[in-house]
Amino acid sequence: MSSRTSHRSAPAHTHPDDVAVQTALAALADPVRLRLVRELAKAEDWTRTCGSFDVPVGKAACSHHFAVLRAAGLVEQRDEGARRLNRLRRAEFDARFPGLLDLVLREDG
Amino acid sequence: MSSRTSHRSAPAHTHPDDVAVQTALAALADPVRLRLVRELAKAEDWTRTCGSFDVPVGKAACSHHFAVLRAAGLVEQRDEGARRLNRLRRAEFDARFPGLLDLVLREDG
DNA sequence: CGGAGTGTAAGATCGGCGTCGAACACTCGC
DNA sequence: GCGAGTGTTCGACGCCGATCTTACACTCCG
Repeated sequence: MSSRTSHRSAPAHTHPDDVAVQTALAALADPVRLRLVRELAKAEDWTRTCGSFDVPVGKAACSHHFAVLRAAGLVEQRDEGARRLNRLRRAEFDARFPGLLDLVLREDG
Repeated sequence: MSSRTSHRSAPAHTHPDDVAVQTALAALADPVRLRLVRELAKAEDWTRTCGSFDVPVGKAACSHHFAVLRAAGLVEQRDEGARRLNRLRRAEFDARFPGLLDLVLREDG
């Protein structure tokens, strides 16, 4: 058999090119998601797991927020063993919405 | 007394500089408001009245949306006689959130 | 195998926002 | 002054989204 590590269904991703502006704006308009994106931006790619973020919500809500970010083309997720690693889609998202990511990241440092 | 045309209380404006990113994003994340902003962008300053927009909502809701846009520093309003004229705060808003307005206006032409 | 860790899914709740209808305020023109 | 036109305010309603709790699935490790 494929000796790959995961039998889990890979999460459904949406490419930024297929995302409407409204969706992108709505995704970033939430305080929790904004924190996730900003914190994710400071980290190396594929280093942060879903539960490693300092947000004032339970893990279920956090999982939900990552699903929204995924659907907005903002993050990419990859399964590695029991953990699900994340990566901010900087270049792709910026190509689709030039300046938007810079804008939300530059705010408040 | 002051012989000015209006006894009406001038609407309270918020300068883009005093607006949080979240507020700006949330303001633009609504479909109706997005239409208002886009349509307003195509028009000359101080030419469009609140009720002259082709949006699928009643005038009460429309008035509400303009209040939100005002609070987000996106539009400026001025009373002229019985009508309330609008203007998109292009330069000021773009100075505060570089590229954001261009982004939402470039979409869909 | 069995337990610990991690993430998702389902169901329920709750608050907020968008909407409407009606009432009110103001301006203009007759 | 009176009516028409324009816009805001208020109360109520409905819906969507954010959250929690619980239960389940999967992986790693002892």
